[in-house]
Amino acid sequence: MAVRPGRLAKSKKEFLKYVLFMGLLLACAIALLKTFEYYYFSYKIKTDVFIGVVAVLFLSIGVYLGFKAGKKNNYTQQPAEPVKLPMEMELSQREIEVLKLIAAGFSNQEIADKLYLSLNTIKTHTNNIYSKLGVNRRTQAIETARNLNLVP
Amino acid sequence: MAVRPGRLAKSKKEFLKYVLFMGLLLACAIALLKTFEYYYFSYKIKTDVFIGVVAVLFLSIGVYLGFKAGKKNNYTQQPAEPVKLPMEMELSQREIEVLKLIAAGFSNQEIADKLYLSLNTIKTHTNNIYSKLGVNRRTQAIETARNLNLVP
DNA sequence: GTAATTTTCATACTTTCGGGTGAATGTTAC
DNA sequence: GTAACATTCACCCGAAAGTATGAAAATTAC
Repeated sequence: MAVRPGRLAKSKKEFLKYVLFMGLLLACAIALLKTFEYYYFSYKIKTDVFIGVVAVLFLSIGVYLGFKAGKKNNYTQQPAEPVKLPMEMELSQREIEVLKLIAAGFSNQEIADKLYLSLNTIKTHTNNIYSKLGVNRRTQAIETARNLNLVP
Repeated sequence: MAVRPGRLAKSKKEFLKYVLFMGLLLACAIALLKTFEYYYFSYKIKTDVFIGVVAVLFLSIGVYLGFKAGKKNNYTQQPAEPVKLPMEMELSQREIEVLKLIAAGFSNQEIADKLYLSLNTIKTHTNNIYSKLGVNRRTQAIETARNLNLVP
């Protein structure tokens, strides 16, 4: 039942479960309400009491829902897909070297200095890395490389 | 200055204030209720409508309170690990949220879209994160955050 | 030696980031 | 009420990163 803020649910199955649960809860609430309404008209319960019960009931529901929504964690980030080497594109020696330095947080210029190469060369390597990994940003490359165990 | 878990058990004085506030809120709600009740009897509003208004009103109050309460304890709930914190600079709720999205490989614009915020706001957050972590690039922030177990 | 690949470097251009400053609002602590 | 902080948003500017295309050495494989 871990509902995420980004989307409403992780999967269709979970979403269905969520909707079903909410529907059931609503149904219960309405049933309770109607029951009370019945007693209200049948036994002349005091209006104050009736309204109070309704108020408390919905206040409780609201607190419950709101609490859950607020607590709902900020684990919003990743698609969290169990990736498995989707491409046969293997990285070359140099590319792996550069990739590790990228993951270590170095800039292209720093990598160039470290490897005694031109900045343009590093840019070429990084772009080739991105192409092979199917990404277009270095942060994505880090994530993908981690999932593929290319970097620690 | 992360989330102060103490709202419910900080000090007696504060607790009293809290109770007082809640009492006042309840009083307001009841006053509103009574007003409605008056109109109810005076103008013969349909019972269903009346009950509906009451329900929605208290549901809203409940959701608001519950959401606030739920968000509060977000911080304390998970790790319970007294890991090293190298600097007293703690990241705020929002900053941690942004940091996780950064580590997941999203661009600032994508993060802004995801959180329904302005790009400028995200930039402010990211710069604050870098300052607090003592870095000056997002890739470095990812590395540092991972070492501090701020992100998986 | 030729072909394929890797590695290297270049230019040009666009987009994104990072850094600085300022500011309005809302919440919380005291 | 005041102080401190969190959150939001804006503008500017320069640096870094990303995109595209081309091409010259070096390496390896046949």
